[in-house]
Amino acid sequence: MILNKQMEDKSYNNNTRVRFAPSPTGFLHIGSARTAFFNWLFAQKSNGKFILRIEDTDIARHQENTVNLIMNSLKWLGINWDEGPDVGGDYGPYRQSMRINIYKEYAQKLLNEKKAYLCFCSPEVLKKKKEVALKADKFYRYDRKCLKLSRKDINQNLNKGIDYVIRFLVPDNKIINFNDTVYGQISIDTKIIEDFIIVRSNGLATYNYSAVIDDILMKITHVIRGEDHLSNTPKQILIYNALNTKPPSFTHLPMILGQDGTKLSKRHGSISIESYKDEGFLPEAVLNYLALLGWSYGEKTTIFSKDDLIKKFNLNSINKKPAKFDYSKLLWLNGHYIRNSDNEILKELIKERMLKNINFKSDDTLIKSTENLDEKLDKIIPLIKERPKTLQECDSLISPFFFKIKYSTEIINYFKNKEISATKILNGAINSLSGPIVNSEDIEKNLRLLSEKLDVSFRKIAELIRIAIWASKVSPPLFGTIEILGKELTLERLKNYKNLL
RNA sequence: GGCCUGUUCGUCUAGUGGUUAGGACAGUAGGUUUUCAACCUACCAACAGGAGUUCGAUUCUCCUACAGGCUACCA
Repeated sequence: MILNKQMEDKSYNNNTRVRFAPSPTGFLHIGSARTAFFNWLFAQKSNGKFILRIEDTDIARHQENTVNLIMNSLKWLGINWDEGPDVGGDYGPYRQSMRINIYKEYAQKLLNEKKAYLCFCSPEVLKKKKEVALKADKFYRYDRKCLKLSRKDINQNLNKGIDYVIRFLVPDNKIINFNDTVYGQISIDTKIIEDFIIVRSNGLATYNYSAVIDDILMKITHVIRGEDHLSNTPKQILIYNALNTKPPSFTHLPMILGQDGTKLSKRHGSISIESYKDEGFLPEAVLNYLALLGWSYGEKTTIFSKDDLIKKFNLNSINKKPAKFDYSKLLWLNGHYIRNSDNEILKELIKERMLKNINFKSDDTLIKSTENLDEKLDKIIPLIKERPKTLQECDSLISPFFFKIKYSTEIINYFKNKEISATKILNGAINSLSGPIVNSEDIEKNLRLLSEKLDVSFRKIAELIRIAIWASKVSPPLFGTIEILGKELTLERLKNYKNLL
């Protein structure tokens, strides 16, 4: 075991270069975030470089603003890159749309070496051939019609201006072997791989080709990506071979699925990192949860800080089984991280959300005093921090301190048919809270006295006061709440509620 | 259709040729408590199925089933 670890540590060296290569078709997907994170962790652990590359070869699908969206989400998670479109680096540019000529150059090289050829077959014709084959339950693969074209035919076609693509010539009768860190030894016979297109008729490279060119030129040593790319790997290895370069090490990560076992998508709930941020998740919790999907350490550890993960993370202990995304475990983890957050940090996060969501100047449901927001939050946060699972829940736990409360009909009628005399208790409470009160201990003492005096259980009294001052059956600890609310506001709410009865 | 990959409690996972198959989340019950949480205790709950190898298989092999991926001028 120890020996293993040492051997493995040897393979880490600071020449390690990994990359995260998202396609900017939308926000940062939770599954992509894990891929990015595992790459990042491996780079940190190896003292290597983490590269961000934008795979925007498909102009039709890519949207410019999503590049920033993705970068912002990565930054929010604390996943920083050593080289990338914004920070540059020695192997740029880091956007495929800016590397078109590079792909062309290498395609020409392959063409010259007869490792690739021009194909003039139209997509319509090919589609038809494919349909026919599939209908007959036959295996389909491109028939290499254009490989047989003579120089003369080719020139004629070119002169006529017929659209063409460049296809990679897949060698016959070869077995591609590679060793995946997670899935082990994989062998594929080239007879099932067709001569795939590497440059489209519009001159742009396709994924399986451009990714390899970039990985070669960017000196990527370890490719860590989703399991959906496992089947693409043999094709890519073919290109490494054709260019006489050594393929990197491959690690494919098991997929993240929705609760029903299908691909994680919008109907399963939030899938973008952005929405987790908005819902009030902490990046630490999200990363911790993501790390637990497909990877584990030892037998009993679940909570990992980022530093822990850098120390303990290990590609060899990634498992093969696809994982279903469990929102409730993430919630639990987030609650854990909120509870254990530093109060100052929590305050800043909460403040940021408050300031973003409300307009203090014009909101007329606001209670006058927000000028000493910091001071108030300093008191409120220790009172509530054990409760919320998200920052969003913090917002609502805190809001009655700052906003006017509204009694629902359920709350107004709550004591209607109960045997206690709400009015009497409220009067008593108003009375006993009107005296000199310093802190929550005094408040509790006075209310316990009231309980004795009226011969009503303390629980009942607390319930009634809670409902009166919070318009809810649930509140932060009552006495602390009253203390922070202040005598004036507390009495006002008690009276208001009494008048509604 | 072809090829690749996978299958341990509901979920994430640990683990082994002989274990009462361990932990965490969720769930249930109880305790604590001014409510809700938090916290503590207990409970619930799994080796997909079938052959084979073996004294013995959850563990090794094969088959089946199911699931996922690839099979695009998407990435």
